[in-house]
Amino acid sequence: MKNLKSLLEESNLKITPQRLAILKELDNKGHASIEEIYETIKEMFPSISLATIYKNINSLKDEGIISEICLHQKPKYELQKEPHAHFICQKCGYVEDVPFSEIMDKNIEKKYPNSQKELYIYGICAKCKEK
Amino acid sequence: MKNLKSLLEESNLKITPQRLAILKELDNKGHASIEEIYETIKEMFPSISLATIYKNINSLKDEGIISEICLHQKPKYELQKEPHAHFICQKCGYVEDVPFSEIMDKNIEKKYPNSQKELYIYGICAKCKEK
DNA sequence: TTCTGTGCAAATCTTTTGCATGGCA
DNA sequence: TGCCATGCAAAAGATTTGCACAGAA
Repeated sequence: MKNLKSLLEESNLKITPQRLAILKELDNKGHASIEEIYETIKEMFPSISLATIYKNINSLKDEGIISEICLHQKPKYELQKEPHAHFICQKCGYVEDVPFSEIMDKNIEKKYPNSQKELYIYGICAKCKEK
Repeated sequence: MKNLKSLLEESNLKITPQRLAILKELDNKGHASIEEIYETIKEMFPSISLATIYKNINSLKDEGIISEICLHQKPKYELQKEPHAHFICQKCGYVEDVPFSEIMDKNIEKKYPNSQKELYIYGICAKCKEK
């Protein structure tokens, strides 16, 4: 498992159990919403507050430790990784990372140098197609 | 100018001054948020309600007359057009449509057939670069 | 010990809903 | 005339803020 603690050590944020729990949740699930993070962490930290989740998500975002994506207008969060696209299943909601190299035209970097790209692909995943 | 009225005539929605005003605003600006639409239309219809904007935006979206995009987590709306990408200037907020044909890898359709794509490119526009 | 983080409650948006009235077809 | 649309106010949701206390360094 990735060393989540070191992500905080290298930042301006202190290491707290709540922050580690958020990072662990994102590492496990890959992508999660505020509400999903809250519900999961509440099982281990029954006293945790929604406000704490919000504050930490914002701090972690500001430090560049996590990043925010927008799936059908709903914000979700993931650990910061190489730039990549997202495939979203319209039936089950499954989200998959897709490397930009596999799908992005090579010319786009010439046309829009130093730009930050977000690509969402909405379709039906393999599992749902079987059914 | 495009015949905005006919968009409503061909739908299940009745023609009202408020709806025409919303479509006209989107046709003028290209892209606008609920708040922007509200502020502009209020100048002509001081009695218009925010709730009316919300309700109509939802109806127009359901009818496929307009579509919703997500710019830095803020929802904006545009008249329904050919699928295209969006370039967003990070300095001035300017939004430009970019045809998919210019930038999307041709293989993406093979890999994800019948999928709906959303591509956002965040950068600095020509005008802001000059400064 | 100092200063940041947490948790609670309240405040602030944002969006939706219910209902009486108004207006399009 | 019969519905659908509008506008208002209230409700519901989502996110932020203030403050006192707790906990990391």
